[in-house]
Amino acid sequence: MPEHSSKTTLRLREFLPYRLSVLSNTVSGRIADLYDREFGLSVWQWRVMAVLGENAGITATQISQVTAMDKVAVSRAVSGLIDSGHVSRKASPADGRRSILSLTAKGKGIYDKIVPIALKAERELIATLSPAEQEQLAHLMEKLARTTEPDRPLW
Amino acid sequence: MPEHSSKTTLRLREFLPYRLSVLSNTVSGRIADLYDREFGLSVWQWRVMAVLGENAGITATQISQVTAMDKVAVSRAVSGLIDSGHVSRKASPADGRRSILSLTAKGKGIYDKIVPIALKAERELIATLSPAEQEQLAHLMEKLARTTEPDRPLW
DNA sequence: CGAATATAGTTTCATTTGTAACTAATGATA
DNA sequence: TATCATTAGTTACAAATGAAACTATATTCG
Repeated sequence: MPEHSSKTTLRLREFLPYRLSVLSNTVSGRIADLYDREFGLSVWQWRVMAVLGENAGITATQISQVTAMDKVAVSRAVSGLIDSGHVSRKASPADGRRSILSLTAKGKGIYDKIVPIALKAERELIATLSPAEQEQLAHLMEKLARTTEPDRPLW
Repeated sequence: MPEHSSKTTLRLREFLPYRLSVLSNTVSGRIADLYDREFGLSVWQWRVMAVLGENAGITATQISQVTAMDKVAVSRAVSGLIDSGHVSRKASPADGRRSILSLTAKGKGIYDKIVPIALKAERELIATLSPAEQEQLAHLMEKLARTTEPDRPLW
């Protein structure tokens, strides 16, 4: 039985922030390769598309809130996506500062292709976990996420 | 009871790679602040110091393997740490290409100060998890890490 | 209404990061 | 031993990122 005592030495390999960072980087790296190689999309561009795929007609600021990207990153991703014809922008009739963003037909086509690929990658990542462990993982991630950003808008 | 069926739609907020990335970034961001504000260290410099604190007298390549940093990042971090007097370098007698790296007295002093701070931050991060959940987390992280990098040296 | 303030989004500039090329030393082999 | 190939680490250049300043529109409040 492990004693319930606090650690006093630090082993990098067991240090949660480090492990999270390494894991996240390898996972994101793989997925980024996937999007990039087949579709020429950056991770951020893909995130924007993912949000627009779920929610057509939202604004850059809303995307920023949902994706935890800062507004500069959203702006850059969107402008790239407009250049490549995946996203269209029209002015908001209600507020001239805002743009209403949507996937174009082309963008929707790619979205529909990527979604199953992304889901498959996710399934492969967690394939070695038992169903119970998969639920644990989801639960723990949610708890940790709540701990780290209690003020995040959930819309 | 949840059906055991594969998802066919993608919700970004439930997509593991995305969640991992956001969580890792917020956690790392906070810790980076900590190191930076009080000690002027970047995350990578701190990682190098952490490894040297555990293992004096190793080489840059070994650090690179242990920390999952690429060699350029290690090189940059080390050169910064040498400039700031936290790390010392001497040529390897066995192999002229290698450098033997160690913490200086100053570096060791800072290391000893940071370790408890880092451990405290880690404890706070997982404070909302029950002991059982904390063990689950460690277990799951390890399993996922093994899945993503089966060829990683563990020394 | 009109000045002051706030918000949406973009642009600019400095810093960081990644990739590739490079130098220096070692190891392998003909 | 002379050549070729590897390895350790650094440097140089290009691309990505973040912070701050900026433009344009909306909102607030006297």
